[in-house]
Amino acid sequence: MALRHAVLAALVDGEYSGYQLAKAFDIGVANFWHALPQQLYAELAKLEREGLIAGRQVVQETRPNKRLFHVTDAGFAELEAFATATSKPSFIRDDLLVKIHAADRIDSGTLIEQLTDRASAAEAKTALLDSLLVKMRGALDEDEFLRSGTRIGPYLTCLRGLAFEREHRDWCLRTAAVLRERGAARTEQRSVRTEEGGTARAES
Amino acid sequence: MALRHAVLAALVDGEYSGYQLAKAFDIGVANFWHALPQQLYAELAKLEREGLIAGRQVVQETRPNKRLFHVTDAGFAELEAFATATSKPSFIRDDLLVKIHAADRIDSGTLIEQLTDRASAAEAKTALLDSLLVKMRGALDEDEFLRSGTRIGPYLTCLRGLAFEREHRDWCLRTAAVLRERGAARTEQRSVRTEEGGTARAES
DNA sequence: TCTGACTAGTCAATTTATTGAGTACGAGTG
DNA sequence: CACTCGTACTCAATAAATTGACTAGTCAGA
Repeated sequence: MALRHAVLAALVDGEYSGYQLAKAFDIGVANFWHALPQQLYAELAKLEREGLIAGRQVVQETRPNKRLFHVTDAGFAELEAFATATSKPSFIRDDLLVKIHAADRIDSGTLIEQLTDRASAAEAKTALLDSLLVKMRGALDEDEFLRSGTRIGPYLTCLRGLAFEREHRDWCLRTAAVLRERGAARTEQRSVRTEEGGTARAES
Repeated sequence: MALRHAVLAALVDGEYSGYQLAKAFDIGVANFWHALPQQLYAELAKLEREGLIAGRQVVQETRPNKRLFHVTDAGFAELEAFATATSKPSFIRDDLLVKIHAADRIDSGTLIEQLTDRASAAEAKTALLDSLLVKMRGALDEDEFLRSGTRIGPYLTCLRGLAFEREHRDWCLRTAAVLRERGAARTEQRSVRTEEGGTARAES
């Protein structure tokens, strides 16, 4: 039972429908959890059955109706209990890192391309998170907001996400540069050897 | 099929038994993937059935025998194919971040304690990764190693892990400080009110 | 000599996550 | 007037991860 608490924590901010939650899990909540819409709808249904959240129907004219959910007292109690329990360590999972681990056996071109793509994705995400932070703190500057603002929870997790994205971008760029340089070095070496003529042979 | 490639990538380094792999998934490989021993044994069996890895029995006197696995040509081909396919975006999952997101509704004491614990765990991990990096690059300095070393894959992913742990530690410490300060501010305010017309005055 | 930790695994049950497809309606674009 | 996009969900099948228990021998320390 893990997604359960991420959903509860997300709903602390206010009321959300399943659809809106799914969006939040793509942006803000993505800083610490990831889930697909199907999972969220299923979890919301479960949480409601157990009385940890409650929903209300909102009738809309121009769009499909929706159900907005909020955390009940039982839900807050559950969150408190969860907060007291020991956290299991965070973990990363990243296909690209898997590929880089095997970099010595994989074509550099592919890797460099993917690294630069990732770097720009991370860059875009930092911009998004930056604007999100500005919106959350309003007129106050960061220190002031953290001292006296209300609802600093989402702000703090966004700060974590921002740092993560920045680091990720930097690492991608540096790694791409390393691979590029090594590629260039090998090409140069090869051309030197072929120029030396005869049965030129590049090392593997 | 995801763990599959993480295992293949880990076995690129050399031969490992299931047991040794499990250890690697706790340290180096943990920088980009996480899995429990049971999962690894199951995945190794599957990979062997499919001919992507091959194992050989090693008889030991003083300990239980073990099976060491290595990647076959088919396995390397599979890795290449995987590297060419688009990576799904990385994601984080962290209970502690979930708790912090709901910080406004949760007792600060608990959170501060967990944040400081995490910070020291992260600190320990940075030390571990640092020594791992030194071991990998041997006599060379980092830039030199990345230019001319062999097997830079694991090195590069460790660099990512190191950056992650450092950031994590810094964020934990800062977040703990923020929560502590807010707690202090609230306590002060309360004591001013009870003392009635006291000396100090806490800001709004 | 008992205890607990380390090596090296296996088995089964359950919970979670992913993949893929489908419904329904309105608004805006070409 | 067809087409796609966005809102708001649902259902089912499969794959992957977690939990928990279990075997069995070695070695070091109390």
